[in-house]
Amino acid sequence: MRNLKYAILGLLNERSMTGYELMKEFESTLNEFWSAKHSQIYPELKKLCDEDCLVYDIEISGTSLEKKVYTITDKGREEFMEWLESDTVIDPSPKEIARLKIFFSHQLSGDKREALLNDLLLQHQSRLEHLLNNQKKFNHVPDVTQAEFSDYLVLLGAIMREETTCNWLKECIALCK
Amino acid sequence: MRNLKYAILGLLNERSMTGYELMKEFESTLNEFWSAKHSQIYPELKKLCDEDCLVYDIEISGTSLEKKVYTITDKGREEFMEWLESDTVIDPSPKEIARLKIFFSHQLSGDKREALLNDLLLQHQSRLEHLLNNQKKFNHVPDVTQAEFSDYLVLLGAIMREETTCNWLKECIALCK
DNA sequence: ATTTGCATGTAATCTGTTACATGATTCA
DNA sequence: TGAATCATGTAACAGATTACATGCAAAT
Repeated sequence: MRNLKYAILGLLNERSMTGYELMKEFESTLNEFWSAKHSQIYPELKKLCDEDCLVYDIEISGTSLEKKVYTITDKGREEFMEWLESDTVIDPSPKEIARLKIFFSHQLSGDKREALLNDLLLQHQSRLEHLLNNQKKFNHVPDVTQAEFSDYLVLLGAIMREETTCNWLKECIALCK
Repeated sequence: MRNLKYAILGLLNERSMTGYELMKEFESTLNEFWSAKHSQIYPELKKLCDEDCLVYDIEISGTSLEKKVYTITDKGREEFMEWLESDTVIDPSPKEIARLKIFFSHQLSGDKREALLNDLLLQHQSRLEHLLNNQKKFNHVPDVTQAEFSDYLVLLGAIMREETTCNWLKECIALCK
């Protein structure tokens, strides 16, 4: 499926970046729906250059530190747009260890089941708070044509997802009583 | 992490089954939070036998078709309970191609962006209907001590998740107008 | 001076999917 | 008798993580 390829092309279609900067994007902005470690990014960048989807310039930081700044090519842009416009089949439900444990939770004592649910709830509440903090950075809904508008949409989706997970866990705790 | 190991042990801790039956469980009941193909299940069963977590009896169907019915051992049960009772760190947000596309959707024309969102909404609505159908099989909330109660909890979680995804996509469509 | 962050890469391993491969049973 | 389902396995490949490995730059 080469999804990492398209994630990288999409990011570089907005601005040229180094592998390190791409990594930071995956750690921050894209974190709620995609991720990639540097050990996966660097080989993929190499491959994309071989495929003529990217080119790079070397910049020097300080006296000798080399940075490779990657830029998307016409071919890369074409392939990216083709992917973006192609039909999308929604992903199968993701694997979640937490739900797997809840599925087996009748094999736990009542106390331990409750402890599991409470612990999961705390973790999701903390994640939700973090997302709500990010949302504060948007003072208003960005204009529909801006890249920030898309950022806003996916952040909203992440917030709604976490809220629902919290509500579900609360409902589970209530039903167990 | 060996999560497939524990998913299999958990299922076999409820009743002895063949690899084929386990596969069917992953396709049906567990489908909303875990999955595994037969090509992954059979080697894992072999490994779990080597580790003395499982044993199997051969049953004959008809005149010659051999079925291996796997049963959990004390060691398997111990390791499963240890896993079930251990601390659970919630999974990082799952990768979703659909959200990745929405993140880049400002690079599409207004029409194509709307088409993307509408298409995704239809697919999630269809998945939601399917889940609501499954819920109908529960005439009432099962007793808290029964295995069916845990089934009910995870089904409820899946329903709430799909409902929220649908609501989010509707909100995205509304904001684009 | 030392630590943290910037910056790039490879190797080994694990997890999971698709394809290859075979054969029996059941139902229409 | 043919198709769908039951039943079990392996091989090749793709995707992703952890660990290995190196070195510069900036801040304390």
